[in-house]
Amino acid sequence: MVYLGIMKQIDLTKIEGKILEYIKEHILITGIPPTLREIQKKFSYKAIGTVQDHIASLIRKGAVLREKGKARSIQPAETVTSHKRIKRIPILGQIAAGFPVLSEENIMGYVPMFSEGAYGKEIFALIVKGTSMVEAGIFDGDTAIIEKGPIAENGDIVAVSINDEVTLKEFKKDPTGAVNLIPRNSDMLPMVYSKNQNVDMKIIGKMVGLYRKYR
Amino acid sequence: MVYLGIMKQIDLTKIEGKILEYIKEHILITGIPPTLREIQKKFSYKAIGTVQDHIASLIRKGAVLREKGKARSIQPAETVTSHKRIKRIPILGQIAAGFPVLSEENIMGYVPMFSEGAYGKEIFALIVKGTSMVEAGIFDGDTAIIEKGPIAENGDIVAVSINDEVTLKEFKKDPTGAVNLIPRNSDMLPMVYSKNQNVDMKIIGKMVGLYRKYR
DNA sequence: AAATATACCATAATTATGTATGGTGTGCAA
DNA sequence: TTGCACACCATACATAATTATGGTATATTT
Repeated sequence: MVYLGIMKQIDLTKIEGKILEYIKEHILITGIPPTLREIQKKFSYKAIGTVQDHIASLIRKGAVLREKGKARSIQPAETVTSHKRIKRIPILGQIAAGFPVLSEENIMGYVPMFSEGAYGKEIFALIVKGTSMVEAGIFDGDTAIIEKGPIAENGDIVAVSINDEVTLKEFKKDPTGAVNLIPRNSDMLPMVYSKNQNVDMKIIGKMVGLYRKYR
Repeated sequence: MVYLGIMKQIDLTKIEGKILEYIKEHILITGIPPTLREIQKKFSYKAIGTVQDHIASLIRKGAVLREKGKARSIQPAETVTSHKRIKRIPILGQIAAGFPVLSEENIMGYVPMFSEGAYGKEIFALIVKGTSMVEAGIFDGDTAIIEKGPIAENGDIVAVSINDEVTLKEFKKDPTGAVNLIPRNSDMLPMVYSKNQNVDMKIIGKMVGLYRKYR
């Protein structure tokens, strides 16, 4: 049988589970963990000692971690150990639409993404326009997440700017050193740029993620 | 010309920029924002007033937000949720792989997503296995985000369980009332379920998002 | 019947953190 | 040369938050 009701962690009591949920929710919504008194208020406890007890128990059971004496240091164990944080990736424009300026002033929105160790790398997102990559499962309206940088390997999907137009293509360097930019659509032809050709072609970055929304 | 240097908040001074970087780094590593005194220590300031000044300036310039009186409430403006809340969607298993039990114990990870008003709806994610939806741009290894619920409209992509196997298909009800589950792969045949057929078929939910990671 | 876990209350002390006020010096533009 | 932005210092105080200690009551296990 298929169970889909989200099950509680086995070894926590009902109340401990609820407190853990609240801690997660608080971090999600406010960005910072709650204090003991905030938890106390949420559950209408008259004494703070009650919360102290529950937190102590959650720590004993390994469900949360805390640094002694530090304000707002209560955190769910999973989210701390995995070191995963959510980052908002700015959507800077539309790709393959001849967007001339991509800058902070043109931010159209944000995509949430885990920032896994990639701290410092510049990541942004672009809305895909057109059908040049349909056979790679990249559709019109999808959001492409791009890691900025001029380096690409064969097979990477890259965002390239050619004569002030930005497009998404598969990157391939052939034995002669020429760069092939391949659309993943049988109706379209690859573009080839040999080394000493005088075109303003530049790799903006490579695609590291895709996000699509239905309805 | 195409400018892609994600422009720094133009109006920050060098020191303010460094402090903002430290705040981000601290959040990334410890999970919580730093206190004024932690910033003071990091930059070896002899007076806390110095930090107060810089933070006040960062707030004035809109680079960080802070709640008055709250400990550790300094946060980079971009990562703070003003109206859109980021939710972590649990990945409960793999779809089209005959996964028998989907429960909290089987969580494989999380996908971050904006929960736009849909707070309270049960949303989860499944890793796509197989090629039955390639022509809809859903590939093997992609993460499908599913909103739980038994209702679907024609054209929706749904997660259905049939005899304890969960698969992803396009939903279509034909004039006779029979349910068509259509794989988006020309090599595969649609499944048709007429009203009074004795099969354990159940719609688990409909697909609301897709997430793909490259490399 | 005694020990243990759960779930709460009350109060005081301590330390962590934020707030307020008033300074110094330097460089740059009006 | 006056004013203003910038970068810093010193100190006192207020309040936010954690820590400590010692209770009550109930149900469950040994």
